[in-house]
Amino acid sequence: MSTSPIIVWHRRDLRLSDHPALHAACETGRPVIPVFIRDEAVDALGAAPKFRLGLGIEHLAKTYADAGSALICRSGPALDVLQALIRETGATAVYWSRLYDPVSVARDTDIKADLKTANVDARSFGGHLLFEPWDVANGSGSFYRVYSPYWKAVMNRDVAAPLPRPARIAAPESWPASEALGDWGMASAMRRGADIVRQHLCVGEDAAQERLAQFVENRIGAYKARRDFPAEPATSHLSENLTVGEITPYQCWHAGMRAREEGAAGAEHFLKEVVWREFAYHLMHHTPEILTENWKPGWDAFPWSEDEEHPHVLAWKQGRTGERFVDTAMREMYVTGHMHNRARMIVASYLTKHLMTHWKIGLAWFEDCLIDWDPASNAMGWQWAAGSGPDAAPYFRVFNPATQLEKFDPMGAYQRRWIAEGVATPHQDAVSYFDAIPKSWNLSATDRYPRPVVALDEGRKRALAAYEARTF
DNA sequence: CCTGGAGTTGTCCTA
DNA sequence: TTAGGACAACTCCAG
Repeated sequence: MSTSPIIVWHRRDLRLSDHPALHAACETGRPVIPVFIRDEAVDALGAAPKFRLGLGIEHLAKTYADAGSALICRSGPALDVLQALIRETGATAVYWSRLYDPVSVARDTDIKADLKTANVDARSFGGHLLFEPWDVANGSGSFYRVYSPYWKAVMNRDVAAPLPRPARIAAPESWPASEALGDWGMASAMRRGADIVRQHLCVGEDAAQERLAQFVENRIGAYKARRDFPAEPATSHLSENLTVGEITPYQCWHAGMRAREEGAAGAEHFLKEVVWREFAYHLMHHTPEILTENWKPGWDAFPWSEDEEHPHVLAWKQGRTGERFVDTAMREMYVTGHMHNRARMIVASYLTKHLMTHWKIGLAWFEDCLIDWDPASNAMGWQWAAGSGPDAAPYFRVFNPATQLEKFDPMGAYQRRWIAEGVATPHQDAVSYFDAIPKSWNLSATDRYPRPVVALDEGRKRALAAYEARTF
């Protein structure tokens, strides 16, 4: 019986509880060597996601230390690092949690093959998703392209109960060397904004569990009714933790199910949102081109602007379009790394329709700014808003940001929190925006609030006319 | 193979 | 002031 160490390779699973790979490793009783590898994929992350990942790794390292273990941090191509660790420690197994984006899949497939060739027991486990993307199929044996039937297909499935945190994580006789996480510069691309964004974050699995508990205790009942009002603390904000795996969809699912059984009115909607994330992964697995190409190829002919330097694009990024809902939301994202779901739809509709700008430009900016960035959800959301995606909004559904503001921010609380210009005593968060943005933007809270860069009716008409004139 | 209902999130105009 | 219908046509999906 082997007593050699098992390497547990962490990626976007920064937790000890409900972790099938770690659980399986600990069950063997063999020494466990947890490792995080800063490889090309990590270096390629956007500024905010990379910053957030760094905070999560730091926290995970503390959690392991508290448990009498240690997280080993190394840089380099993942296979090289794993092979080096195997040589140094005598490990004969590497366990990890599966990822589903095409870059990770290609890397992990190669690594698994190479390790197996070297007689290393390389195993991937679930944990990131409730339903493996290939385990959900419609009556024709194909993947789902529409959400509602997908939901119907999975809503009554048994979902495994979350696994406990391992009672004991056996340490190796000696620990391999670890790099200092502080040397990795995970926050460097954030420049001025890091300290400000940090104040709005909720890092680590214990904090995530507490967040879920609070949501179920206080908010889930009113979730359906209140979730569309961005000024209200109605949503769970768990996307931040889900994307780095500080909490699992299993834990969310079972908490939501318990609330539903206890009669919480909004619980089913919460469960549906958890499953939207699953659906995004389902789509990304079956059609990975959703990340980079129009999912409906006919949209290739649509006359979107791809000029990233256009003044309208800059105004959109800066929250200076003159449309208060759009500007409010863009600033919320810059300062907190988060944007309310309804606001995401509105800023995306505005960019792709009123400003006739390609969704790829918006997708890339979100990828740089969102603390809860997720490859599958981001791509699905942008293509949905643009009209080019699966299950997309009908072309005539063009959000009017002014109407939306009246409907969903009737008291003006959302915009007051984020817009300082023209306000005698602006909200602290509205002022902090100007401390977070690059100085090169040359913006000040005492500037005049801008006029709309496009008239809403003209922008709408132009987008609809472009669609009418389509050749696809 | 055919049939028919349905499709996350809206807006605008008219009566 | 407000409620209802138009706004396209198509694909998806289950039966």
